[in-house]
Amino acid sequence: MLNHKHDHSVCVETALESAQKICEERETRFTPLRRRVLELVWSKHEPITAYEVLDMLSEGKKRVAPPTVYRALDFLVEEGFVHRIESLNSFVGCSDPGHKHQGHFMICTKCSNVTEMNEQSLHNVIENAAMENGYSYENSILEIAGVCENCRA
Amino acid sequence: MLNHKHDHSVCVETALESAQKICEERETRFTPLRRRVLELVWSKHEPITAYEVLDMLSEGKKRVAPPTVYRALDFLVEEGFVHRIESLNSFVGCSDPGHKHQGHFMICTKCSNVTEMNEQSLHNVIENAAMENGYSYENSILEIAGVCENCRA
DNA sequence: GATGGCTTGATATTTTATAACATACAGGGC
DNA sequence: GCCCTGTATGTTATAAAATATCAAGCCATC
Repeated sequence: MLNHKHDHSVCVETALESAQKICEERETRFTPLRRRVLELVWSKHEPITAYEVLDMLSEGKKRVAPPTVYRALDFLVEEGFVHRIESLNSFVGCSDPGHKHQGHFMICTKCSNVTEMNEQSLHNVIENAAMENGYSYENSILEIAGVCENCRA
Repeated sequence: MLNHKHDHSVCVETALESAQKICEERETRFTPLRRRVLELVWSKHEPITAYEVLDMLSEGKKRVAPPTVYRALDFLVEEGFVHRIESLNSFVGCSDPGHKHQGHFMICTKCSNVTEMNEQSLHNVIENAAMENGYSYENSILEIAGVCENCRA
């Protein structure tokens, strides 16, 4: 974990509350299923796979089917509450929902923790690189693998 | 295609020759299978999936099995002759083999063409961002989606 | 309370990737 | 030449990730 000390339940609640609020503003539907999936994604800071979510979602009850999970994840990604980590086929809660942005991440190869970078300067450099190469910019993924501060200590 | 005019067979031959040469230097084995797979990856500029390679490899003969293709691709990626595009689960020939580097790409959402960026400055910015966030740098993927010059024309 | 649109359920299948074990083959030492 | 050893490839089976398709439920509005 990036930070062993923090009370992670606070992260989860904050994320759920702001998602709720944003959906009200946008008049999109934050259904119980979507809420629950977001909660599960946030249940750890590390990226979680769709099938891990599926397993957790199924605990106790009848097993849900993959499309149920994928559709909820699609919605959450679409709304910007969750990012997909391509290199891990996994999902992680967005640390800054509310304004649309790309996911630019660092991924610790020791502890699997991910850190989202919301630096505008980095975004600018990337968008600029696209322009210089004659491309219009739509979106981008940046996933940096390395070892985080904790794990190197 | 990024460039409709160029004679793509030259790209392929150049790629095969430099791979051959690099393998001799490194004393790694550029076997007929690996050579053939590299040729197939290079057969178009667009990213190609492992199963597309598999189908092409199987034409005329007994169908080869997935591990055959994946192992060859692993070797080619390892040697830096091919890059994997995470966001497309696909592979593309490296435009600058010979020195190890990350794949930083732009992907055209209209024609699927990809352009590899080998700019050191971009690499520096990314490596720097990692450091600033307390991560050691191991490697990175950058995949920018946009529309290429040709397609906007 | 019927209509229409979005959401979820359910079934099946496709696509992508790897595990595990067997066989072939190439080069070094005898 | 022949054996040994390590690497490469073949083969079978299965795992993991994602989607297509159609049915049923829910809910707001008329």
